[in-house]
Amino acid sequence: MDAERDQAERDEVLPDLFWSVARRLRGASRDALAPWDITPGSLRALRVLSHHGSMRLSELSDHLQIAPRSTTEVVDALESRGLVRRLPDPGDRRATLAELTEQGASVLDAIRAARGSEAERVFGRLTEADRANLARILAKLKE
Amino acid sequence: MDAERDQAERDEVLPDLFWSVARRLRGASRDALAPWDITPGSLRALRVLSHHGSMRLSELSDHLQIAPRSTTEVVDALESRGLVRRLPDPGDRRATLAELTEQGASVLDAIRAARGSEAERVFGRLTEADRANLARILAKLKE
DNA sequence: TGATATTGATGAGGTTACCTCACTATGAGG
DNA sequence: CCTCATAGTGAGGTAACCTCATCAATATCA
Repeated sequence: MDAERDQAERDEVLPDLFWSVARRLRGASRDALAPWDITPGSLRALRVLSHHGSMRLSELSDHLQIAPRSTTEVVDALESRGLVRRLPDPGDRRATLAELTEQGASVLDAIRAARGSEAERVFGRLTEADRANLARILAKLKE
Repeated sequence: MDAERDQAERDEVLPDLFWSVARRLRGASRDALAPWDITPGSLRALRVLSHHGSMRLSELSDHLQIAPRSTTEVVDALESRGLVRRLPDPGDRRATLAELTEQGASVLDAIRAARGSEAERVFGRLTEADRANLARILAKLKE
């Protein structure tokens, strides 16, 4: 019965722990990104574009798991900073492609190279084994 | 050298995974809490009050790790729903205590009892061992 | 024992990162 | 060609935070 109560308590505590770490992670990432004036969400978009190449905004929405309208805003922000450009989709005149600019690619590289960054600062305190473990468990949670 | 690249990649991917799970967790918790019309943040406040007893708003801020001004809003929301009441601090007339009402306590119990809830739905897919592991790792990250 | 600084809560107003809904232009299928 | 679906975006909204200014009450110490 104690084991049952312990499990119930851990279930209650897990989300708390998770959010606590999320808060810290958000802070770390904001700090790391500050010099480039880029938000975490925009960075995610840059990385998707870098990894998968140019794509329609709708496709980018799917990758970022946000509403299409919100993707418009993310791309607006990146375009105004010259990190991404919009191109007409040659195959469908309704659609717009988002493409990383040269500047976008080099800013992304710079961010990646900055090793005092997000992942380093927050996840760096874990052992290699724990990092692998965490990645595995999170992947399961993500389904 | 491949191991090095693998690690760099995992470091890049970990935050992504983390946010992906955070998004899912936020959704699950919103759904689970909807019947009670309570936000995740408010629930956290209820739990702090239940666990530690009545306290000043400033003290509650510390527990929730949000600005004092934001705590005022959380308590406003809970008070308007009759789940918390404000009392003058007998020892310091500047201060206000937040106290769980009977209704607040019973709503909290109801939420806790709802086993199709947040933790269950999201973390339930993990094995017991993985849950313990995750809790341990998150605790480390929290520092 | 005042004068001064500090503290607890809150009003006013801002920000961020999302959202939905309605609209336009374009494309696809009967 | 007529209808319906789809891609992007304008308009406007929301949740959960924030800072700064203010006011009352308390603490400090010359």
